Amino acid sequence: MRDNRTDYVILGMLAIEPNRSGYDIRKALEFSVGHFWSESYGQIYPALKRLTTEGLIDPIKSTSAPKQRRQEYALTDAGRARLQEWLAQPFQNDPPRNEFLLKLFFGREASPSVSVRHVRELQEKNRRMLATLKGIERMAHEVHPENPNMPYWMLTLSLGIALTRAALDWGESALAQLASVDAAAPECPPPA
Amino acid sequence: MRDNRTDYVILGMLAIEPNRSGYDIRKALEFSVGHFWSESYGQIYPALKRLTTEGLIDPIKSTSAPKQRRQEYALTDAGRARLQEWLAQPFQNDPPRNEFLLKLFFGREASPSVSVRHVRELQEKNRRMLATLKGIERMAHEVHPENPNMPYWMLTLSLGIALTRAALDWGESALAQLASVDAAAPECPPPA
DNA sequence: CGTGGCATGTAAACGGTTACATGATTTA
DNA sequence: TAAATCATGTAACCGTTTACATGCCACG
Repeated sequence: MRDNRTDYVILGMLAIEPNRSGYDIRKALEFSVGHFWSESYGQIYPALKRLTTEGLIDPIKSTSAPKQRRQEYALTDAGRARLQEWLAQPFQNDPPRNEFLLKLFFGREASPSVSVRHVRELQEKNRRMLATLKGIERMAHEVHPENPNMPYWMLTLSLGIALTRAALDWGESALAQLASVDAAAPECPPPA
Repeated sequence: MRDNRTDYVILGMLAIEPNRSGYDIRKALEFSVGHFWSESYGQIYPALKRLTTEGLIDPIKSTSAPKQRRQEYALTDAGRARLQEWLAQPFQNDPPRNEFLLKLFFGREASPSVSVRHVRELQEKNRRMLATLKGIERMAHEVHPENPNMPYWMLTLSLGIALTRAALDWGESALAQLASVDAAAPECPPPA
């Protein structure tokens, strides 16, 4: 394991709450870091095997009623140490990939209405996003009142909210801009 | 070619300015959409071959002085049509991958100072980013005064600026938050 | 008893980066 | 002429998603 982030996400999730199965981890991921990270089962299950042979996690017999044949895991001391080591290292920026901006950048090649549609669609998505994030914020305090992770979780949430709000504001002015472009050169076809 | 975005980026760049080589395209990408999209040579050169056999671009003999052995390309009518078709389709959101937020989310597993360092580092990056984007904005009008693509390019820029500013604001308050976490539980070690 | 969700896993395909090889041209 | 940069390309590798296979368990 050099810099495989899947492995670290798993270690992190087991650090927060032990005795999770691969299935649990995937679900928990979706509802916690889902807005800025994702993993598929095809990554998680092989990673669990790998981490086990490296002694960073331990397969345990499920303490809670063994309702189903499912394998739960717990973090070992070595695993926790490894997680902390990774956390202390500088974060890396992943290569940006924003198809919305790409299409907007090439907007002149299509009719202005195409870009308008894309921006409207983005606004729609961001409105939903904002509602979701605010919902999570409201609930989180009720569900995990004393959880020591809360300050960190709230920080990730508040960044999401701030960015979404900024994007929504931008969207409003972008629609105005596009309207004036359209007025200046209505249905302007790209040159052949 | 089903939904390979590399191909469409190339078509788009050739639509904006024809007679570009693979090398040119890569360079142009870096300095235009570089903040929200990237492609490597390992993607571009095979794509140029593929697009040629599909008749979407044409290899041309360099009109300008053939200073070097280099292959330039031009968009065909079919290529332009394909680009427009793609532009009109709804954009897709790429799976989010933000290692900064991931580390912040697990921040409780490390000492508070680790998270503080990460946020400071982010602030630094965003300050540089903001300066860069504003620089581009200032220059763009001088360099391409009458370019019909400008409205679209400026929109992508202004979103970048808005998001960066929002992130910077968040960073300030995040540092304050982290300071109070640190005060409440200084050097709080994660439980063994 | 059948359906739907729980749960684990694997193989293939894909998109992408990295490293490497090669050689031409420009500049110092 | 040496070094830097221009320019094209390929092979290997990596991380990731997708599709598929399998079977258990709970519920109606």
